[in-house]
Amino acid sequence: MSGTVTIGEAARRTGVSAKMIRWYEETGLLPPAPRSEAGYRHYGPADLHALRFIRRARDLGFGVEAIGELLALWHDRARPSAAVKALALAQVGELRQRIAELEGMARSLEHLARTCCGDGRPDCPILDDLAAEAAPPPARRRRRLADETGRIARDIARKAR
Amino acid sequence: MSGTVTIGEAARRTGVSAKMIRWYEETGLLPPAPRSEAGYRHYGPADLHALRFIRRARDLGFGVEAIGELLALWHDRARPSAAVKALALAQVGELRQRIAELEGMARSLEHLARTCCGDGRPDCPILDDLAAEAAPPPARRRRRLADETGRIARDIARKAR
DNA sequence: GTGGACCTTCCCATCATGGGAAGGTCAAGG
DNA sequence: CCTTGACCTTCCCATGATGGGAAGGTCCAC
Repeated sequence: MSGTVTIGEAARRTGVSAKMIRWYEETGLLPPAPRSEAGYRHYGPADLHALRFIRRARDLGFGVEAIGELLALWHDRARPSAAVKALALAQVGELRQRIAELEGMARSLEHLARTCCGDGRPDCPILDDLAAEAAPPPARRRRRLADETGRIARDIARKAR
Repeated sequence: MSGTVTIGEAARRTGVSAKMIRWYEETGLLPPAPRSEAGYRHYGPADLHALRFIRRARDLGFGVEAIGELLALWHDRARPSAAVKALALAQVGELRQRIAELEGMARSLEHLARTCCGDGRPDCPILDDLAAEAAPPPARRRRRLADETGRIARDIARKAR
């Protein structure tokens, strides 16, 4: 087992917690690690490399599903870069959408806060706004832009073969 | 029971789903609704008003805890508007922080995508970046800016009494 | 009196992450 | 050899806000 490390050491060296490493294995993002006789997982240099890859992707906001696709493309030496680019741009789109939502909230709140004098008196335009009778709203809808784009990325990879 | 509506009607009129109304009651954000003999919850105009208040706050990105504080301030006719403003500004701060995080991710990804030609060839700067050996990173830390600011808002409310 | 729309509670899933318990393993030092 | 402490294992539970669905009771209009 020379050249391999335990899960704790792998966590320290990659910035992915031991809990998450086990979880990635459990959910199939990573293949099961080889075990010592006592049942301890052991990780070699290639495994550490994959863990750092995952961590970097995670820091860029990719979800596990997308990370799985990225890993597959990484291991596929014949992948078309267009497939990777499609995933990246889909992720950018999702990020931009979430940013736009948050930006809208922040702007509304900033506007409200600007109109509130913020002293000891009870009059408060912020609460007045929250309590305003609004038109019966059509509820909110969301999600799953990524599913579609993941399919597109897979199509690109398939067509290129 | 005239003037009161069932949970489904309340959901329709306020844009808060029946599931969430029950959940708000269960977690103490709302007081238990009065029941009919058969156990059906019934909601009057004031309840609908509160539900719309919650929905509006939710749409501005407030968490349940903050919404609870806002509701308390709403019902406290002697509240200082400064307390409300503090909560609103804390929420703006949280939103701005999350926006900054997402913005950083989006910018990095956009840069990577720009350097990737995105054709049928396998060379891909995006994957190269993800796979790059990075300095052993100090892991991520987050959260709890709101706890602190919630305390500040409560301090303001207390001092004003 | 029946059908269908509605209500109730209870359980489960999400997504990525952490906390903690109970128990086994390993290495170093006495 | 034995203890100690650091480490590993699995298993369960929690998060926040939301939805899905099952099993069963209720209401109302026809």
